[in-house]
Order: sequence, then structure tokens, then C-alpha cells
Amino acid sequence: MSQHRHPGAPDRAGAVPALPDLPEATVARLPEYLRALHNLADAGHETVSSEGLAGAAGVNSAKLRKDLSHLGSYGTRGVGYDLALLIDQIEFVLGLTQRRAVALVGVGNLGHALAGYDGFAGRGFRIAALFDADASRVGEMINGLVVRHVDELPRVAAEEAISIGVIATPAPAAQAVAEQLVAVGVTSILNFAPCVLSVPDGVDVRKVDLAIELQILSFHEHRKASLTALPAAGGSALTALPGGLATPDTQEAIGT
Amino acid sequence: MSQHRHPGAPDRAGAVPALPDLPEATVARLPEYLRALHNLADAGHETVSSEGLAGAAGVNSAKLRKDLSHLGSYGTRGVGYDLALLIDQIEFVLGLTQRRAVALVGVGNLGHALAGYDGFAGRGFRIAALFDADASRVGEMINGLVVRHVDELPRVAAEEAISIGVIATPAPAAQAVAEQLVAVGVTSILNFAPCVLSVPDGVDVRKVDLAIELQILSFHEHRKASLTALPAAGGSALTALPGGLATPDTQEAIGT
DNA sequence: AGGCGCTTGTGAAGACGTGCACAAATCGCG
DNA sequence: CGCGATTTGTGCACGTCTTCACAAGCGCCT
Repeated sequence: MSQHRHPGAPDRAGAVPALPDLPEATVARLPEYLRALHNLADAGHETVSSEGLAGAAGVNSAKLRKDLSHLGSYGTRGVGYDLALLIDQIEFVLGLTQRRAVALVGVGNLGHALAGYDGFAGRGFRIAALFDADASRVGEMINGLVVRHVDELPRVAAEEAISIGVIATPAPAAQAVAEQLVAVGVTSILNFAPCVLSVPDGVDVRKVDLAIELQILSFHEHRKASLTALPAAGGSALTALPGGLATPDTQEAIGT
Repeated sequence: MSQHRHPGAPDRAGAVPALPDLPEATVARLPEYLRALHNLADAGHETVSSEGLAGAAGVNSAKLRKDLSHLGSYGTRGVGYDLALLIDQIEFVLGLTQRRAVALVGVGNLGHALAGYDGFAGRGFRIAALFDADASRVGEMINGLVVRHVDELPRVAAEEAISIGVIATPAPAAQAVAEQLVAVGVTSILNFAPCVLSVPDGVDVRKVDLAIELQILSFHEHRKASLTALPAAGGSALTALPGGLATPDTQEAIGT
């Protein structure tokens, strides 16, 4: 991996192979902080307070401070956090000091869009190879990359040092693809297929299912509707929204 | 086939049985259970045990039972859960007894793929309208739907009884679109733009950010790499492939 | 130099989610 | 008709996450 020293960073670059195992909830928020930090830096700021950054990232400021404290980050009391330093810190912890190579399997409807999405480059990733099992799609060019047959995965994976696999196939094909990815040494998989993947220990799988997201929203819609539709018939006055029960706090709504 | 009673299944048209406010974590899992149930039903099963369903959904069986108990579901001890009944129950709780109309704003790279994805229909949703701010895209037909200009949102939203809004615009446009959606009465938003949305209380926002998912995986990659570089004794993680497939423990097989 | 206002970092408490282990309930069978 | 096998539903203990509240630290102003 890269040996980049962080310019203004305190000398912790010398002996830090052992990353502190951050709470999973914290890890999930770090990317959001990172994006907010980049926005602020682009806007010309040099420092941020926890309050300001929390606002930009849509979280509580106490939570943000605790998250940052977990990775031993230095802010200055009375002043705030140094943007450049904090960006370096988070990018290092997230392993973004190297640009990771991503293999995308399944160039159908969604896969096509992912392959064409150019937002990955600025966030630390490079789509290095495209695969599909459908021979009629092999050879097609998308965004400067040629679609290869999935059988070529072993060879290409070795050449490109694939770090992360993305599965965008139909559900029935996903498990087999996952096994092929694992077989060539991939230990992190992002799965867009609506199914559960079985993988060996040590392999991380994250799942994104669009229909599930909609169904969760549907639940809240249903619940909101059933609340407002409650008639006062029975005489029991349950109807009053108790204490601004309004936001079930799915993702942070607006500033608390 | 069998004449099992369906207690409570049919007669819920008028009397809303006071939706219990389920734990958010449970709500997030119900759609996964639902999908697993449909798979099992298609495979010809009539009943499932909590163990079987948990396996198909990739969760712990105790967790599954507790989740189902929260929505007052009836299983039969010694037998299991009746598939048809449980499907009805979950679909009702999730508000899927009506097909919800979804408005998609932003027909770019990703939006195009979402509009063309036909997996929504089978999961309780209908993409009812497409919008874009770019005049050059207005009028285009996608999957039988015409792309309208976003200014038409008020009129179309009223006609189609839009229930959920999906934002697939570039980040700078997302906040404005969210406000337009809220203005026409949408209270549930699925946001694919990489930014934080500010919305009034009572509006639910869920966010899907592909780069964030990759960055979370990158962290784990980074951590795994730094671990293998250590003389740590706990080598059980990567080395062994114990008889093929291991535990399909939800998502992260590692951080447990 | 000293004091004052501002901000971080963190201990402690509470809320929430998870998993174990077992009693209660049901079916099938002899 | 009762018994054992099986499976649900749940009380309880434990770990994780969140939030509050405040002492410690820092810079600025007088």
C-alpha cells in the first residue's frame, strides 16, 4: 500500500498498521463527513466547528465529536477542526490513499448506469473491468471500457488487482458470481441483486436493494396515513400527536 | 389448499388495527422476510419454521421470531408460520396492499436505469411519472413513460396521487427538487444524490449513496490488509474455506 | 498577564438492538 | 388419551449506539 506521509499531520504515520477497530456505526458515517469536508474545503473554509460539520453532514454534533475522537483526530479547542488535516485522516482510515480497483459484474440495466457513473473517480475508486455472462453484451464499450465475458475474471482480476466486486446481475445469477469473485480473491462485495449471498468468513458483503428502500418508506407512509386518518369516534383521545412525534428519524431530517 | 383459518387476514378494510410502532430495525428487515417468503411460496411450500425463514433471509432465527412477534403475527407452535398468512400480514403492515405511485425526478444516467427497472412492479410499486429539468430530455420515452418537465410536477402529482418521490438528480439540484416534492405533498423521499437533504418534520428521507457503500467496504479492506500484515494469532478469518459456504450472517460476516 | 468566551473531548446514563435459553403450545402417533 | 417431538413466543442479560452535560484546553482581547 502507499506510503504517503500526510503533510501537516502529526507523526502517527510511522507505526500505525493496527487501525483502531472503530464502531461500525462510526465507519458508516465517516464517508458522509468526508463528503461534507470536501464541500466545505471547496467553499474556501480552512476550519470547521463540530457544530458546523455536523450540520453539513446531517448529524448531531455530539455524535460527530465522538466519532472523530474514536479515530484519535486532533481538533483544537476553541477553534475547531483543520479541514485539510481531517480530510487526510479520514481518507487514510477509510483506505482511500490508494485508488481502489472495482470490478463490475452484470452490465444490464443498472450495471450500465453504474459503469457510466463518473462520480466514483472523485471518491477514491476506479472501475477497472466490466463483465457479463451474456455473450451478446461482451465486447460492448461503455465509458471507455470493454465488456468482457465473466470467464475472463480470473485473468483480469490478477492483472488489475481488483479490490472490490460489484454485483449487478439478476438475482438468480448473483450467488454464482459471488463465488467466482471470492475464488479470485475478492473479499469485499457490493450486491445490488435482490437476494442473500452466502460467502465465507472474512468476506464483507453490503447490499443495496432499491425495492427494499421503497418498502421501508411505504411502511412510514402507511403509518402516517393511519395516524391522520384516525377518527375521533370512540371518544378515546389518542389522536393527538404526542410531543411532536412527527419524525421517526429515519435518516436525519432537518437540524435538530 | 388446506383450510387453515386466516384470522385477521381479510377484514381489515375499514378498521385500521392501530399499527404498532415497530422498532426501526425490525421495519428494515421486514422487506427481506417478505422477499424470502415469496421465494418459498413460489417453490411450493405452505409453511416455514423460523429457522428456515431466517436462513432464507440471512438472519438469526431468534431475531426473526422477535421481529414477527412485534407485529402480532400468528405462527403455530410445533408447526411454523403459514406462508400465505404471513405474506398478507407483512404486506399489510408495510402498506403494500395498495400499489404505490412513485415519481422519479432526474432521468440521467442512474435515473434512466431506475426508470427502466421492471422489478418494482412485483414489489408493490408503480413508477407513475418521470421528470427532468433538462429541456432536451423532456419528451423522451422510457419504458412507456414520457419524461416531463419538472415544472409539471404539481399537476401530475395531483393526477397520479404520488406517494413516494425518488431523486436521481445531480447533487446541486437535489435540495430544490426535494422542496418541490414536499410542496406537492410528498412525505417520503428516496435520495440517490450524494448530499444531505433538509426537509420539514414529518417527511421521511432515505438515502442511497453508491460511493459511500464502496468507501465502507474500502475501510474493511484496509483493515483486513493491515491485519494480515500483523503477526496476529487469530488467523481463522481468511485462511479457511470450511467446506464451502459459511454462515450467511446478514451483511457483514466479519464485524460480528 | 489575566480573564473570558468558545470548542473539543469524554464520562456517565439512558435507549436501543441482539441472542440465549426456556416455558408454553401444538401436532402426530402409538 | 396421553406422551414426546417440535417450534413459537418471550423474559433476561449483554453489548452497542446515542445523547447529555461538563471539565479541560485554546485563542483573543483588554
